[in-house]
This record gives sequence, structure tokens and C-alpha cells, in this order.
Amino acid sequence: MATGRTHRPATRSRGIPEATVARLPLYLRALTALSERSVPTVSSEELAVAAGVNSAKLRKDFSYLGSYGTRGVGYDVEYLVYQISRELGLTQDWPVVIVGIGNLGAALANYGGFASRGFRVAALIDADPEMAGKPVAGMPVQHTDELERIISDNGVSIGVIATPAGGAQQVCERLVAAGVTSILNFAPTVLTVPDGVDVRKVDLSIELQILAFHEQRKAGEEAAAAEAGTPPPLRSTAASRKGPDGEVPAVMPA
Amino acid sequence: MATGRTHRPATRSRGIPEATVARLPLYLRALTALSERSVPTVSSEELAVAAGVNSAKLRKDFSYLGSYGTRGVGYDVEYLVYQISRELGLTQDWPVVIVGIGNLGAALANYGGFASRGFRVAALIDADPEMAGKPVAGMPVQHTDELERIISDNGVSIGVIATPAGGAQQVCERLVAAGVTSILNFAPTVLTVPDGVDVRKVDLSIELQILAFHEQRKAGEEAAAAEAGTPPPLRSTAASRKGPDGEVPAVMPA
DNA sequence: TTGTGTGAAAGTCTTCACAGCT
DNA sequence: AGCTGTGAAGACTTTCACACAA
Repeated sequence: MATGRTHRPATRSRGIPEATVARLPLYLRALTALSERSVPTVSSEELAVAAGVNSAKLRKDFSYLGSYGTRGVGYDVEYLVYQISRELGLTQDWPVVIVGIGNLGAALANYGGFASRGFRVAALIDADPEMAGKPVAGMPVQHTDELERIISDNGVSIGVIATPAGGAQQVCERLVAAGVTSILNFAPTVLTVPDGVDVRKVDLSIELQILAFHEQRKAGEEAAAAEAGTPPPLRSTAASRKGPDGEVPAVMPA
Repeated sequence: MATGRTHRPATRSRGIPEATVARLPLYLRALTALSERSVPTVSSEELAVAAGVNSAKLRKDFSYLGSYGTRGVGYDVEYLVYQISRELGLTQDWPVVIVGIGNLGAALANYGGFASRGFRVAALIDADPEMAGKPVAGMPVQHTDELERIISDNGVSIGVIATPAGGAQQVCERLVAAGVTSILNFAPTVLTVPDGVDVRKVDLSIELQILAFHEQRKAGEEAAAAEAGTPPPLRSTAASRKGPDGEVPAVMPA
């Protein structure tokens, strides 16, 4: 069945692990850079370094896509770029709308890498009537009233929410009702959506808080180490969250 | 620091799972909202809904912090806010620098939630001499030449990189050399740092690509379902966009 | 000889389900 | 009676280490 391309290796029991999917864009970026430098092939080790992961993980990840490498040689850069792009659905063009054109929304609209790989900003939408018509990133901002029409006219299925937290859920509901099934949420709030709709969130303050946690832990360990007479490990505290190393020795206050 | 805080419950064999740490800010936000509405106590189920997780996970998460709930009753909101804040290191103030004051950097500088909970923007830094002195978010932008001095004078240990990809690694190295040990990277590039330095990345295009992957999969399933005579699951929107070609291997609607 | 592809082991995270406090 | 706290089971992810193809 499946139109052509039945070529796929018997592997692939449908379902690439989520952790792998989340790394594919990383590999793709590294591969694209290699491609631009006309590098023909790359080993799992080299590519892994470029992508910031370890090679075993990379090979395992690629094994879910199929056997695209050549033993003793490595991977063909162009071919892999294509395979990963296809797997990620980037061989087609995704129109995207950005709702909420404040500082952040404008920044996103202006973000180049956005429009590049497979995505196209179809419209900028804001609730403020004052904004309507104003050009941002060379594109006129449209009023929220137009939201449903815009989604429908452009066949938009991916929406970016960059509104204040207060309005996010409502915007989300309108987007979903109009046909959007994937949402990237920058508003610092939890969005509730029906089944079948994907939401990913990007939250500055959450990231900072996670960093603060580790930062505090470093400070604590340093102090503990000093107190115990142990010299603070050269800039090598529990940097990596889980570190297979032996969990800090005796921090125990007893 | 490390003010006598030996109060800690006997539990806590040191080491809260990373996955739990990543959710603490979510709980904290939900709790803060409850606190503002003067809600005195909350059950794991209610709080879980507000934070967008399930209650078993939430209880397990809290169990790593200690036994802060009351069986048959729930959790004391104020007390939990305090405990989580302390665990995350938010009872102290973290000076932060933002490097790269373009659209995004300016948006981050203006982001309110930033300055709120425990973080304070200590300086805005940009490499463009033209920017120097210009006020952004009520604060003069400073030139990169000042970077080391600023970090050191303010005891900054957390840096935010919002430069173009090209300059990110170099900025990162200067930040680290100057004493920064936690970095939030918005530049679309992999940063290499020494052990002991934490990096978290926020990458718009990666998030979009992950959404596109799932979006494509939905379209594929929909097409397959239609082909198999099964009605597409509810909201069949994205119809206009649908998958590019077939791909749709064995569907197995069971 | 080199470097992929992958079973198997180890490590993490989530979910279940219920004992035990209030 | 109600809800927390948590062992134990299950699911997912990473890492190991080596057979095997080029």
C-alpha cells in the first residue's frame, strides 16, 4: 500500500521514541552545517560531538529511523539531512500564526531561523486595535477578530502563543476551535487542550528556576566541602545533573 | 549562606530527581496563584490539576522534599510555597546578565516575570557600540568590553545568552571565565562548557520541529484512517494541509 | 581495520495501589 | 472517611560492548 517508498527496512515498528524525536532537530542542525561546508560523510562520533550528545545515543537514535549508515565509513551527510527532514515533516511547508505581538511576539516574528526550515509565518495577530495594520517584521499585524478566518484561509495547524498569561487559555481555545492542533506556548500558564492537540511550552522563568536550583546546590556543596576541609573540586561540582560519578560524598550533616 | 538550616527531615538522601526539579517551578506557580486567592490548603489532586500533572506524580515529587502534607487534609499552601522556594534557591536574589540585546534580548529584559521571583537583571550587554548607553527596559545597555567587570562587580553566576548563533560560544567562554556557572542559551547553537557549568537551552526552531513531527504523524494517521474507512478522530481540521505523500505504512487500527 | 547497528544491562521516571495517619 | 506517602511494578531512556558489514 503506502504510495511508493515501501523501501523502508523491516525495522520501525511505528513509533520513534519521544526522546529521540526531540534530538532529531539537533542532529539536523549539525548536519546542515556540515552540508554547507560540503562535508560528504560523517561518523557517529564526529556528529555526536557537533550535536552535543554521545555517539552511542546518536547511533541508537538513528537506528529507529533505519539503517542509513555505512559500516566502517559513517553517514552520508546529504542523505541523512533528507531522511531526518522527511521524518520531521520539514519537506513540507508549515504555515504558522503568532498570537500576541508584544516584545516577545515581535522578537519571534523577526527571528530568522523561524522562516527558514519548513516554517512560514502566515500571520501576526494581536488583540490591541492600535496594533492592527502596523508592520512588524515586514508584515501587518491583524486583529484577533480575524483569527478564525486566518487559520482557515491559510490551513494553519501550528500556532504560537506569545500573549500575557491571562489571555493565553482563551486564545488557545479559539485556535483549537479554528483548527490548530499544535501549539507552542510562551505564556507562563498551563494550557488545557482537548485530546489530539499537542502543546509545548517555553518558559523563561522555569528555566531560570531550574538553573537556580543547581546553582544553589553548587554553592552548598562548595561550602560543605570547605567545611569538611576538602578543597572544592576544581570547578567540577555536580555540574551535570545526574553525573554517574559518585553522588557527593559526605554532605550529610550527620 | 547555609544559615543553620539543619531542620531538614531525616528523609532526603540528598538528590532530588531532575525530572522533579523541572516540575517544582510549575507547582510553585500554581501554589502562588492559590496563595494570592488566600486558599489555605490544597489536595494533591487539586494542585495537580492546576499544575497540569497527575496527582500520583505530584505526591511522589513532594515526597522527595519531605513530608509536608497532612493525611486526610492536604498541603498547607503557604508552607509549601516556602519549602519549594527554598528548595529552588529562590529565597535569595540571583543577579542575572543578559548578553545580546536584539529583539529577543530586549523582550527578555522587558519580561516582567523575570524580575519577580528571585531574579534581578543586573545588566544588559551588547557587542554593538551603537547600543551602548541606550536604555532598554529602563536600563542602559553596556558594551561587551565591560562584561568581566560587570560579572565580577555584581557577583553574577547566571547568564542569559541571546546573541546570534555565531557569537554565542565566545560570549559563553567569557561569561564562564568571568565566573558564571549557569547559562540559559537562546542562541541556536550547541555550547561547549567545562564541567561544573550548567547550560539550559531554549530553542524556538527545535520546538517547532518537534511539533511538526507530531503534526505530520497526525495527518498521516488521519489519511490512513480515512483510507481504512474509519472516520477521522473528531476535529479533522488540518485536512487542508494533510501529509505530503503516503508514508502511512501498516496502520493497524486493530 | 573501522565504525555501524543492536541486544542486553543499567539507570530514570511514571504509575499503581494501598497501608497508615488525621 | 479522606488523602498523603511510598514500596513495587512497569515504561521509557541511556549506556555498554561487541558482532558484523564494508
